[in-house]
Amino acid sequence: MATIKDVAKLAHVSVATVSRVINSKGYVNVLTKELVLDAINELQYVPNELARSLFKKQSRIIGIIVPHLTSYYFAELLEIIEDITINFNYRLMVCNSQDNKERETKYLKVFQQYNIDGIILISNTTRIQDYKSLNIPIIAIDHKLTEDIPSVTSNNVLGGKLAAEKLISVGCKKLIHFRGPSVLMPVRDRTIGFKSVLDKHKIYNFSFDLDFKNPSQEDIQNVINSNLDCDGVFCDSDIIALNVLQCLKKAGKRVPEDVQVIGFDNIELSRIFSPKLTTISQSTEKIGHYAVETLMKLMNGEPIDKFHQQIDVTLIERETTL
Amino acid sequence: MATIKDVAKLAHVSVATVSRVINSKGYVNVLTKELVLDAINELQYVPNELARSLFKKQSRIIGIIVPHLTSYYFAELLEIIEDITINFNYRLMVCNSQDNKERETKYLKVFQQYNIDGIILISNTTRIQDYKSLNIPIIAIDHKLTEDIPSVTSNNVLGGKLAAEKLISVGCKKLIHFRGPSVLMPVRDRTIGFKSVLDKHKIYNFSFDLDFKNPSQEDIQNVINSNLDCDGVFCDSDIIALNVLQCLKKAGKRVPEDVQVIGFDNIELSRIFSPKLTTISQSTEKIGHYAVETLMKLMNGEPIDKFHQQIDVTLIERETTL
DNA sequence: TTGTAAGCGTTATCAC
DNA sequence: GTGATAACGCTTACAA
Repeated sequence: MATIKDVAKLAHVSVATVSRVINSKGYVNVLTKELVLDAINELQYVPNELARSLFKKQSRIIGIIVPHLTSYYFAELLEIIEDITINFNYRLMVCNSQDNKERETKYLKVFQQYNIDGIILISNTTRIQDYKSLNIPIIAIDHKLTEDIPSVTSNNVLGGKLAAEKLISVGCKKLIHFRGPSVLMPVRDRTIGFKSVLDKHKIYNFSFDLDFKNPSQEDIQNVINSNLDCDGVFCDSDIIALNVLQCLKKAGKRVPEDVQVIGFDNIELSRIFSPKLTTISQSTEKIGHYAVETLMKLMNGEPIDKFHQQIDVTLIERETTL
Repeated sequence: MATIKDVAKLAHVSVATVSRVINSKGYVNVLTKELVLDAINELQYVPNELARSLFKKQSRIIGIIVPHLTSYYFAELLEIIEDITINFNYRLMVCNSQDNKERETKYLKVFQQYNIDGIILISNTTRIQDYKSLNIPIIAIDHKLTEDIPSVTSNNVLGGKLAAEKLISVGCKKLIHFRGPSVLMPVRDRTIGFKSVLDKHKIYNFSFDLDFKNPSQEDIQNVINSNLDCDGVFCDSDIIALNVLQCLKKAGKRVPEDVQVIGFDNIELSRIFSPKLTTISQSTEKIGHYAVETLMKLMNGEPIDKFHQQIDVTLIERETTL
């Protein structure tokens, strides 16, 4: 691997000059520049980012903590974020926390070791102090951790409201909300939105907690079987909704004639199955963009306009509602 | 951020001594060790991996190139690989190539800049020379690139055979193979295995190419509608199979009574839907383990036992076959 | 058993 | 415009 010294030698200039041309910084004669460029080309020289980082105390690496990789929503988010960061000429160090605090803490140390420039955090961590003491810019996704850690989330309250309004508009009278773990803020917000509309209309409804990763089909079946007069279901994820659809079928219910169903996320799969799923779409695209761009501002010491951004969600009407 | 100098000062020793204790290398008195450890603790010192890497010319970072993150199979693979690498005290720099050569090349340069120690490559790249000239250990997954780049793949020929044998054993007479893009080696191997068994038994069959990421449901429907006497289908992914199931339903076919279906991958979803999918299971677990462990050997200059490892697949019989 | 100092590949300051 | 050179934080001969 050629170093800056090799280039300098070949071009008959000093390393300082080479550094100037590779960084387009400071004065350098056009002719010498040519010389240097030629040498760089000949040696296939690539600057060592490690050395550069050591000096600059920043690594152009962004650390990202995700709860899971196999959940479509997170995978999509990661895909978008990776795309944007590489375009900003930053790279991603990925930590799959598996929803496990120890793993998070372990990676926090790693982030420190590598002089990570910024952190994108998808976690409902309680160890906020650990993060803050790192003194690295952070943007949280899906969770409003504290007042002073910027965050971006979908407007989950709106999501709940949209679902409730739709279900009311098509005449539902008894509703079930199959939600995620109610310890999670997005889940709580959706519940708030959903309930607020329904309570206003005095429509019976209740929420049932499920695991996002592995919703128990047995639990769902039980709830459905003991609420056979239910005519509308709101689910906190499309995966849950797909499970619900199966259980409804087993219970002899037709969708959307007997029971109407709304999911959340708008994953690819929701379009494959018939009946195609009506769902609340989160814009991973917008969330990802906002997260990265805000983090860039934070890293550059620029002010940010809003500490807690909400991204609107939309109702995608398909075949599981009338 | 405290540095090694700060620790040395506080412990009243030299940086060399501190270095020795943090690396457990060379002689150091138990008492001085205590002193140093205390200082480290007090200052919350974390060694700067960038500086260390610069000296050692290795970064404890592994680069991984994946075609997509939103495909369940790749997500699962990545999840496993991330878990193993962090246990080996290595971190992952993730490149989502989006099946795009330019992106791969871009990341190759990044890998170089960061003194990446090894590369896990999931790509059917043709630019093998670019990789080789990097002089970084590589392990390829799913693709046998050249004789001298180690690889690990599922035994795809076996997968095709198992599917064919099962379908024959339940009496199928006319088969369709909805496969992935036939430019991919795994796809070609599955076809070879599948056809070899069927041709021996003189059973009619043909293959139809689909995109893995977005299989056209329209194409599938057309193929099915013009082959209504088909009684068995082998799909190169569970996602394709799930699509096929939908099309079969639309065509008025019952599964498994009229048509039997076998998928590939054994993704979580294949268990959710009824009828539950019979499928060929790839062990992402074993593939991931083999890949990382082999890469470790390569990085340590150890010999590896086998250049092209095949991991057996198994038939998981569920409800879409008799 | 411990310390000194050179060196890893850069960047930036300061002379010239 | 250009070139020495110190510095970034660490490891490792080598000397003591």
